Amino acid sequence: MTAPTHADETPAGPDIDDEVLLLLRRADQRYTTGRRRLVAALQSGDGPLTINQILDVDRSLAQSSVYRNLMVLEQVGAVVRIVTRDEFARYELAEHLTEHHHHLICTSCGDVADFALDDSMESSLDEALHKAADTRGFAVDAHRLDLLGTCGDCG
Amino acid sequence: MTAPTHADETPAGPDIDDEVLLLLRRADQRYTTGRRRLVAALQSGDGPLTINQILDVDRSLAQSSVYRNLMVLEQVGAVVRIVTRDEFARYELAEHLTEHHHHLICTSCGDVADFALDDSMESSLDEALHKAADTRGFAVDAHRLDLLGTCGDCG
DNA sequence: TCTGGGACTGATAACGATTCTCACCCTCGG
DNA sequence: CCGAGGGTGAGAATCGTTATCAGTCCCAGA
Repeated sequence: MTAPTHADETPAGPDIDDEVLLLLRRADQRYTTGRRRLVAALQSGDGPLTINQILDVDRSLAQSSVYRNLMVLEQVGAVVRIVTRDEFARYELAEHLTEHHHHLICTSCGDVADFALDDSMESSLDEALHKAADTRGFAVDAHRLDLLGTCGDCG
Repeated sequence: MTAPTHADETPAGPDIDDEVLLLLRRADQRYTTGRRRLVAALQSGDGPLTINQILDVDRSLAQSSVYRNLMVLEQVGAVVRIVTRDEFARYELAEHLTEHHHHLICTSCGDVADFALDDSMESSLDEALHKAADTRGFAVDAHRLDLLGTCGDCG
């Protein structure tokens, strides 16, 4: 269990829990124990998790429910689905619940970790992206930046 | 981008064809007509293509051969596999056969188009990425930058 | 508190993109 | 011209993901 920044005791962090609850309510959905467990599991890594990793973190979760609830949480905007190069989809809490960040994808073991650019770089990048997209008549919602390489464990 | 200069009779543009041939030879693989057709098909769009799009471009290709040959071409380094948000994998010619670029991914229709950042932005980004990765003990091979939003057709 | 209905769950079946299998073809060296 | 691999194509098999469905739980109203 590695809550990124704050060291706290509650399963999913009270702030995030509240946020998720709100998002679910807004869509007439309930925040059940299974969903709370799922959100807590997603927080336990320092990067996006695969279904199997989630099931591994919390054995009390049923596979079909995990798939279904991840779908719900994604529609609600609490969770983001990520596809890397390998065959498994990965999920993580949405950015507005955490912080803007990017991914370090290890092409050897397939693991994904988070990292962030410093603010000035991030904003000038953002500006450049919007400019580039505009000339193509493309309306940007978000950007996604991944680094491919080998992680410390594999290197 | 498509064959930049001369319009020729050969399916895939002589320069790229030669490059691919070399890559295949290096791995003791042949550059058969089916593979040439495949490479030509990949050049026909201005972005990565799905298997179905490829089959659509050239009806003479067999699905299983397309899958197999894309795998071969990927191992050889002539083709890159890309996974977006939707359920289909997409393939495009490797960067050293074309130019460094990024992707505009339409979250509405799922289509993918290419775009490039200007050089100064690209290199300062690259530098920032390496710096960020170094502090995590991560060795960067490449980066991948996608813009998510709606394309002109869907907007 | 009781009750009804709708949301949620979990086991299982179905789905579908991708991969594997295998018999046949084609190409290249001798 | 022949033989040995690599390539091909049609279909079967794989496996992550989705859909189904009966049973359970939770909330609102009586």
